[in-house]
Amino acid sequence: MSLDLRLMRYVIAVAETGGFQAAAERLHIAQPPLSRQIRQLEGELGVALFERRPTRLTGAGQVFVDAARETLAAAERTVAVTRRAARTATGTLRVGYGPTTAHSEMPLLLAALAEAHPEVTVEAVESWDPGLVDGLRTGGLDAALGRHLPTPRDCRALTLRAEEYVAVVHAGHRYAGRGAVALRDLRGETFRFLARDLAPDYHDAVLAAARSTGEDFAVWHNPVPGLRNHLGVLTDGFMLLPRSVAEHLLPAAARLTLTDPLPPVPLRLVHRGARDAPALAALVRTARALSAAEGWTAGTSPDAGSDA
Amino acid sequence: MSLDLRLMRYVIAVAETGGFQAAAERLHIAQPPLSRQIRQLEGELGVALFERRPTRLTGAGQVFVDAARETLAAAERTVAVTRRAARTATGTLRVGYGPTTAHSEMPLLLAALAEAHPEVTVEAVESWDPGLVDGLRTGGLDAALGRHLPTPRDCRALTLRAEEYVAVVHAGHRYAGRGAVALRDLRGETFRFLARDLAPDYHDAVLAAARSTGEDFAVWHNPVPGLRNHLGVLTDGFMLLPRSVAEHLLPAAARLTLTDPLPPVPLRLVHRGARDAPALAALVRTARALSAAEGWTAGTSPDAGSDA
DNA sequence: CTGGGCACATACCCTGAAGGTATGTCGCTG
DNA sequence: CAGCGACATACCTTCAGGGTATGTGCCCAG
Repeated sequence: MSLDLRLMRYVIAVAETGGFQAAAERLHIAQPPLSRQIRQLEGELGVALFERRPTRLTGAGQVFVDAARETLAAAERTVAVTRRAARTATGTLRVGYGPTTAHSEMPLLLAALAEAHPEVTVEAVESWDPGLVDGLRTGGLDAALGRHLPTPRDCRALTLRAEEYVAVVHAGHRYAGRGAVALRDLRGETFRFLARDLAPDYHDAVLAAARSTGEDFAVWHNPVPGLRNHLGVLTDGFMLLPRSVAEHLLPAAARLTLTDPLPPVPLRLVHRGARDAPALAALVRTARALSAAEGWTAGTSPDAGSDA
Repeated sequence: MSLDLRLMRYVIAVAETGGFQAAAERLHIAQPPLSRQIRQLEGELGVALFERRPTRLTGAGQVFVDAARETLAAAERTVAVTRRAARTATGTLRVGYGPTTAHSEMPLLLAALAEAHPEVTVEAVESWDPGLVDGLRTGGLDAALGRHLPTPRDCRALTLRAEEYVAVVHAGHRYAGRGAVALRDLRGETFRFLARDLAPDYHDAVLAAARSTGEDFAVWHNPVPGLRNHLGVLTDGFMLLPRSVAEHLLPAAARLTLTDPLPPVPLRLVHRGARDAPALAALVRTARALSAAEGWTAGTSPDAGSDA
């Protein structure tokens, strides 16, 4: 049996693009070899994966595609965990971080780690939340820093900070002079938000918090990626941001303290088990110390799944 | 990245055989290409998987091997579930069965199915329990018939029969004339049993049943595979077998009813969910009817995980 | 109904990666 | 320290996978 990862990618490409021609382009090969490979595979399996003219997945083809996706994921995991195993043996860490921490908490954490453990080398990787979660799951990352970052299976989490939301409006907004508002005052205004898929858990948590006051909002999701691009769009309407993010990244805008009692935004360090990984253990210890030194949390309860 | 299933198999072979030479033989290739391939892979990964002279897995190599095994399993699953999907669309079933059912229950079941549902085609596969379980898990089998057969995830089970054990001894044995014994009467005699890995659940269940009487036995595990080979070895000592198995397969030996109250041996039909698979549903219905008609069970409770 | 274009199939060629053979070198052992 | 076993190196060979040219069936416009 010569079933191969390459063939799986081919079938998936055809299924996703809906045609052999388009798939061949995506795969950077010509169409005839692609057709031939898939025909050959169908022959070996004794199963038709596609109907042709027009191109459509058969039932068995759908089953194949699902299973093949899992196989490819397992293959990626294989290289990721192997690289990670090699890294941790040499005291190198890969740490991911969300864009909102890039100019504040993440550099502080790296500086504190360099001071306390100069022997640890860190490779820092910026990514939106799904990328961070994926890295943690597959082993591409040893740890990740993010707000409302979920904790994948086999990982542990440590809350470094818990802060309040502020409403942020343009300096020319009618409320800009006020120091505080209630969410109900913002009724009817456009709630400007990141695209959900950049940070689904954060998105849902903020929206749930806002709606817990009983108000509902017309949410405008920014179709343009990039955090700075998003923050630059605040000419009308409002945003809800953790206070430190607003201070760091939107200093010119007006910050309005919320009178509504919203649950705070957790900043979490999510990391893989630190067994046999002294570098990772050092990072976690440093993060905990930093959190206490900065007074970010009331020195209280780490979350479920934390390392006690 | 050109990481490939073939390379994973290579690494696993070297890890398992403990050397490049031996691995090359097992893979039916020469040693130099194997060494080169693995060297190349290590280069692409940037990680040493083996120490050479002598050959030993590194830590990262061990991690790679584990992940690669999962990947290969996923790949096998891919072809198995695809084939199964194609089959079930055409009304063909693959049914596995254990050697002890080959001359009794399995043919009865197939005959009953052919009578009730001539449109269903069945491909029957004989295998020991781990093979049956694997087939069910990966999709290679739609159903399997066996004694003390465990129920893999996503499968359902139906108990067709529950029968008592008998002690079986050679016709010349000092107890051969007796109709019944207690297990304690057999103390000191060799308990002859199949190798555990042919049917781990069955093995453990029988042993647990025997030991539940308080007696312990010196268990002799047959190193030779094959059920007939095993049964032929009964010149001294004793075996514990389900009564029907003893009657069918060791008619010349003496069967001794046990006076100890042992839990009965279940004969189960384990099968995948029958959603969208009328042929499989037909098999299950036929099996249930057969079980009732033969009076194998008291018409009572199917097990947990059964289809009600 | 018909002609044209799009998309997949067929035919044939070509390149490179994987495998083979011959031989070198390291390291263990007696 | 000599000999052998096991992995590395060098070089050759083969064929699977990819490319180009072209055929063919299906759909749609007019």
